[in-house]
Amino acid sequence: MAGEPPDVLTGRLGYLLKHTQLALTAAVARALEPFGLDGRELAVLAVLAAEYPLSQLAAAERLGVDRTTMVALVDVLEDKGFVERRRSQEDRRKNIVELTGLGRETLDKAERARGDAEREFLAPLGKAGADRLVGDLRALLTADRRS
Amino acid sequence: MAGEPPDVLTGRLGYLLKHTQLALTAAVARALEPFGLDGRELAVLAVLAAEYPLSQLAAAERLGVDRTTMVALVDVLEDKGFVERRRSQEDRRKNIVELTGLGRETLDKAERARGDAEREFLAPLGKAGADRLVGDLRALLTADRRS
DNA sequence: TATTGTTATACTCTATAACTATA
DNA sequence: TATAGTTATAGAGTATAACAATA
Repeated sequence: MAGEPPDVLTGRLGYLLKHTQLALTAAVARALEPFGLDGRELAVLAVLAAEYPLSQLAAAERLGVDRTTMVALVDVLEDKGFVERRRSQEDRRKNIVELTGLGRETLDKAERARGDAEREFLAPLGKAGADRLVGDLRALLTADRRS
Repeated sequence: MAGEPPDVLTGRLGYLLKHTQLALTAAVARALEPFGLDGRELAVLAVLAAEYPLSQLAAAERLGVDRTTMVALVDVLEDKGFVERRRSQEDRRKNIVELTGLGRETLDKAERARGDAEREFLAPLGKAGADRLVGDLRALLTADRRS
């Protein structure tokens, strides 16, 4: 950003959300750089670790991305050695995507780094303010899904 | 989104910010549809109206976008009849971008519609909660710019 | 030489359509 | 016929490099 944004922009919720997200994405990317992945890829690993076994399509649904997007995402994570595809025995159309040992280790370390980065990002609000913000955002998303 | 996102995602600040922003962008786009522009284009009109005269480059700096991005943005707004380019007399390298009568009218009406849409989006938090969220986001952006 | 606007180009993220293999 | 994965392709949105006009 070149200089301070004018009030006519910082009074817009859309502007605030967009630029807050951009700033956080950059901060998290910096924190995750040593682990060789970004926040989006880490979220994929977290989803795969939380529920097992997941097919590519099931993982894509959890993440809210298209299955064609998931192909590229798994390609990258497989190239990096964090996951492996294997054909499901029960239904040979499905790829089960599972974490490798490296994937599991990286997930643990990177999740700690992400948590630290998020806490630092939210530090200006204080601990209570940070929890409040997260709660508010959750409430908005939940409300939106019902509408 | 296909179904509820799992807790492993809704506990991530990045996920919350991204999807809150997506939901708001969609809500604002719906509200602005009758006026023939989207939230980003409306923000350009608002910046141009707030400070006069602005060259393309100056407007781009206020908005935090590249000058090449600004070219396309002004092209679209000019095609829609909301703004006009004219050469600056003082410095003939510069395009002064000014609102047309239609641009000014549309800005007023669309800004009211945007405000209504944002208030409705934030309604689950109550008036006090909504103000608090906006204040928190402003605080985060200000803090981030200083780091 | 530097700045402003422009064009050409490319890169990221995402989705749609069509293909393959399996069911 | 329908589903899972894949590929090709295209559309936003954005940025970098190079050029013309002007300073």
